[in-house]
Amino acid sequence: MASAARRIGAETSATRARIVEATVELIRDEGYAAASTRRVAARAGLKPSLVHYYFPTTDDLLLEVCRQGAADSDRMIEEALASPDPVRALWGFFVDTSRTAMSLEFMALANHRPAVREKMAEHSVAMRKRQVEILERLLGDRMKAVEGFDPAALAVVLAGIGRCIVMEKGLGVETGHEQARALVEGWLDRLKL
Amino acid sequence: MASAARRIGAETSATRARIVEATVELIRDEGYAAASTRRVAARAGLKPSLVHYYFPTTDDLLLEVCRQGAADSDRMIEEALASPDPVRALWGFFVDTSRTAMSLEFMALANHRPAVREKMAEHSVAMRKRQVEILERLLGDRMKAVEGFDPAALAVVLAGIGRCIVMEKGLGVETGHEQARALVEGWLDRLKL
Amino acid sequence: MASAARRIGAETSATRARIVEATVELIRDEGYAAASTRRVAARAGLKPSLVHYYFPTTDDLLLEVCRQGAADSDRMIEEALASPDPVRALWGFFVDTSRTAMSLEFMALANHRPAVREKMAEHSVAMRKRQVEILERLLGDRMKAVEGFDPAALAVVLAGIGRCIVMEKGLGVETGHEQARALVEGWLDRLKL
Amino acid sequence: MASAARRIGAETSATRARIVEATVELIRDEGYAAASTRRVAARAGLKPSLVHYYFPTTDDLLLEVCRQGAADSDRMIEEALASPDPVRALWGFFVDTSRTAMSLEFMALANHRPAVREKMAEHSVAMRKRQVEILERLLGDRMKAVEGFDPAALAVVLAGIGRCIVMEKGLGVETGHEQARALVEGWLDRLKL
DNA sequence: AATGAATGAGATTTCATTCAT
DNA sequence: CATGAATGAAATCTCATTCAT
Repeated sequence: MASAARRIGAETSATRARIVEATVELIRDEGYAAASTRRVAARAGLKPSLVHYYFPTTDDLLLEVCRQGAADSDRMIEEALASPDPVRALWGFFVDTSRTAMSLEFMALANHRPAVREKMAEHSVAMRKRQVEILERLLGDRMKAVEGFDPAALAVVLAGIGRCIVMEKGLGVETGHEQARALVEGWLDRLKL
Repeated sequence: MASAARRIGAETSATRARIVEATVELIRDEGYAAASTRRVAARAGLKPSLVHYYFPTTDDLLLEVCRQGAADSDRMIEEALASPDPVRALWGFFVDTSRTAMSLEFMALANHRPAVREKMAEHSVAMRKRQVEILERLLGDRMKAVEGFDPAALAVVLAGIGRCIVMEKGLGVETGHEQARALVEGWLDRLKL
Repeated sequence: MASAARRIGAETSATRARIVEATVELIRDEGYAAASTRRVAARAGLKPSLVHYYFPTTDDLLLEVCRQGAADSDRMIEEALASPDPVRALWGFFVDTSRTAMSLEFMALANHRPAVREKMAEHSVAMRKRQVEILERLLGDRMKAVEGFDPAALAVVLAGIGRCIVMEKGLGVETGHEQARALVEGWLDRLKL
Repeated sequence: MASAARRIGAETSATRARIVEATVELIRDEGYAAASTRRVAARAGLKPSLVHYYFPTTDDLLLEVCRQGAADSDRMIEEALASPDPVRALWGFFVDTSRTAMSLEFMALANHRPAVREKMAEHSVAMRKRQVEILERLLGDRMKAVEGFDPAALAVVLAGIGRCIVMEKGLGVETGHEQARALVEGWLDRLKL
């Protein structure tokens, strides 16, 4: 709404896309701290000033990456929720290493960038709400009956355990992961009937 | 005879302690990226060079903070596991905001600092093992009977859900937290009998 | 298409040239250790950051100076070898104080900078080869006949004695120089016939 | 004469010797620029302050190393000049890699340290004089007769060619060395008869 | 005889950003 | 649409030296 006037580089531009892509790669490979104007430019094979031409401030760039990441997540979640076994697909989404690692980077980044924090918070809430809404429709009262779960709790539980597994794996730690996965799979089995 | 020239600042030193303390505060308040020589020195009311006198490299400083944080965690976990209701106390440990937020900062930091990563990985494994060991002794077969849980899974589940709640709270997101907490409390109740 | 982002400062730039020139002066006057970003900038009347704009690393700057010095040497040697009395001109080249002093600085520098070492080594070999080649063509068998010399030996001898004289002169030592010069002049006389 | 009051650490001290030795090693291995208080202390397994205790300033330390190096050279030269084939032994001295490399380091250092420069100059003159003196006595007029050489010129020639060979070898360059060595050996053969 | 503490200076490098063209 | 030039700030680290004990 407000930002239309600020963005100088055309919305649709191969160069612009290349910059965003380079930023994503850098964050994925070396962490968000590596996403500096210079490094991004180098990775994209462009001059640093060109990055600033498209994204006047670093916040602008990071927000754009964040926005695209959020859109990707949304798309993946919709796909998951529309699949034959939505709950299991959701679980798959949360233990997807590359995507979740990226999302963790952005959570760390949110600590230092108010703009990113705001975007992340807003998106997290929306995502969670959407999940709860669908889970509610899909599973109804069956949940309580089976496990004492309810849709909201299930959403948090899957996200929490999934992220924990991914985060620790990134650290090289896997103790207890197998058992935790088995436990979750058990729940999913029972929820499916 | 003398091991000489290894660590320059004495282990026991008010100044040294002040530096570590200032670093912890900075990381807690502004994220690990704020832990620069200058900022730490300013916060501790010291000259930047003095920080380097005690901690020749930034890695040295961060590792020391990491080490102390790990020691604190160990102490808290032992306390929890020795309490009248160990499982609930463990859960309390995982949803303790300030401590877990700090631990998440270090996990993010681990991405950029191999030395920190190694320490974190090592400590995570040890911590998890210790928890599983105690949970096993405390709960025995009761677990399987009640919930299909087993000690290792329980340790991962509590850590994952706890961290998720703390992380999201830091972001200002609380959707579903109440329900998730209730769910966990329900498990803990049943495990206690 | 564009090779992009490699060298940031344009090849042709008054500022760039000024930086290189200032560096050469500093090294000539105070030794290579004086060639720090700050000093160079001060000498060139520029801000330190600008030096890093044109030469991202100190190696880049020193290599450029080294490269220009090598090019100068090449030019001078070609001139010498094309002169009416090439061998004597070559000898003149080796006892040219300012140039040889500079070259000695770079040899010292080569000890600490692999990049410089490589460049120096490469250039030394090429220079020596070129000299030998020309001396061979110019003097042919006359050498052996006269002195037991051969082109390669002559090149080393002239370089060695020349550098020794320049180096010691820089130290304020001149003992034996006159006699050594006379000896070399004698050789050159006999080689000329 | 003057310096007695300045030196605080005892002249005869294992620690003092260890410091000097560590400095020599550092210069030999990494160049004179590596000979900082800290590095020396680390190499010697001592605390930095102890280095300053024995050598109040860096100049004091470097001068001491320079002095010992000069004394070593003197001893070696005397040995050479007293040997059955003094001229050839002298030549051996000049192409001795480790010693000459060290001496070249000190010549580079002399550019930055007036105190070292003075000492080096003084010692160079004395050394050259001594060589000339002995060569004169040993070879007398035979020199002129044979090669047009004279003792002073011979001293410079051997030093220059020897140092050139060592310096270039340090750079990885050896083009023409063999021929130059053969040439010198030829001279030495003829001087011996 | 030795050492811990402290400090000011400076080296190297990276960064985000601005501006003029 | 794009870029070269420039800059101030800051991060990390090393150094020589002083001082009090």
